[in-house]
Amino acid sequence: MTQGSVPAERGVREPGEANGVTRQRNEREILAAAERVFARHGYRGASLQAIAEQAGLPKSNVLYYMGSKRGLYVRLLERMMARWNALLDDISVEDDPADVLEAFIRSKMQLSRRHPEGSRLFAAEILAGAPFLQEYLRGELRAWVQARAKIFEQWAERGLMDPVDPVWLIFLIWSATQHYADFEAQVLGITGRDELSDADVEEITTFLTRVILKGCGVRSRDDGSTD
Amino acid sequence: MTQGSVPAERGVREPGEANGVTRQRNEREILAAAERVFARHGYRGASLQAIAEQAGLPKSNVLYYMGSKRGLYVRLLERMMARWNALLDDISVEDDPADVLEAFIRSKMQLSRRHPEGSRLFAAEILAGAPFLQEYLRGELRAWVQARAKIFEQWAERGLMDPVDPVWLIFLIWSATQHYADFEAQVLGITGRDELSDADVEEITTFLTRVILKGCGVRSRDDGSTD
DNA sequence: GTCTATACTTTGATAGAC
DNA sequence: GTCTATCAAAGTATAGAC
Repeated sequence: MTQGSVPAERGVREPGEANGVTRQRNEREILAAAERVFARHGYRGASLQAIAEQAGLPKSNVLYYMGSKRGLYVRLLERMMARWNALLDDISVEDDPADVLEAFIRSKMQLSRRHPEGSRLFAAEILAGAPFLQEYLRGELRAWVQARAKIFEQWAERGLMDPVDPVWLIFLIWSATQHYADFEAQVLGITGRDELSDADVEEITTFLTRVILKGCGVRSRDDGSTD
Repeated sequence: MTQGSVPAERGVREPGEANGVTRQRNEREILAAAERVFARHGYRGASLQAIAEQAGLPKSNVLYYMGSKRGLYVRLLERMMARWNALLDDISVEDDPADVLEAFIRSKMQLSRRHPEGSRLFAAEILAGAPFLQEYLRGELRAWVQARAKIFEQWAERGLMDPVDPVWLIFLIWSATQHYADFEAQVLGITGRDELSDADVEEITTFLTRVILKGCGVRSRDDGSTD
């Protein structure tokens, strides 16, 4: 009221009024709500109405903050790919196969555990034929898989594991770990649980690590050193 | 024209005109088109418009034949569950674990191979929180899993396989096999293929069988008898 | 900066012409 | 039996009040 006649330009924060903090909070709410809705119903099945309701905002606020439905969706996909890339650290032939594969399974499992909505969002995108992710799959991700595959093959040549097809092995690990996020409704229905506890997830991780490592002829450190 | 004045009632076939055969063909076309569209975009994301276009029929014909979008979707889900149930034959403790697990992996793989759209339809339903399949999951399917789990445990007690959690094992097999239908777009993008050949599928089946059986300490007949 | 009102398109579904 | 015309509701997006 006593600020004079200086017009508020965009970005200018007025004292006592909602400044950047409101925007940040609203954006966070919208992104979280949108991730849930897109994960459940896919790109086409999701409505801005449903997203706005879940975020506790009027419908047009979603568009005000995010520009368009398409832009919002792309932003969420990119956020998930960034999380994914964060754990795609490089490995070398000199590393221990048991260590690497266990870390691989564990980190992938934790990603699905921490971001189940993002995991399902990704799954829905792939189910739809990956219209927004074609490039990423055929480029970046393909190169990453080929690099790892090469190392698995070299391990096999050195007799550190069986000569299994490394690409099928990567797909096996991906599918087995994603399953608990993407098919959560099925897992809970069949096991009769309300949710998977941390202990459940730990148990599953151990199970998968043991079966897959043993199945590929990799002697895990635990088994090897405590015998 | 010379048939007299008898009005054509429903079900009555007039000579030379489209009789049941047209209906059958149209229904088949609609079901196939709908399976594709629902698989890609989920229940909400699918539009009757898109289904009609893929079936080569006007939009209202879809409703004429199928009654409602909901009814069409449920019918497709039930058809897929019927295919699924068809290969859920009973097993006994007396059976050979290697035989049973291999047949399990192989038949599940073939189901995904023969009905990829149905497999993705199912996946989309689960992603959406299984609104139409809750009952089936918590009832029929849960009972089936528990029965198999019991047998796996008895095999473990008899020393025929490692004492792994049988439910996690079933989920592992499901996820690993479903992956090639549900995540087809990812698999093709990463491998740089246009499609998976029969030979590819056979190779993957062999890979999964070897790794999972070995991983669970089941000695496969091949390995056992030819050593 | 935020929300209400509204423009315009597409949706599932129905009525009625042929 | 099949298709065109149409409905009310819901979709994305924008304009403008506050």
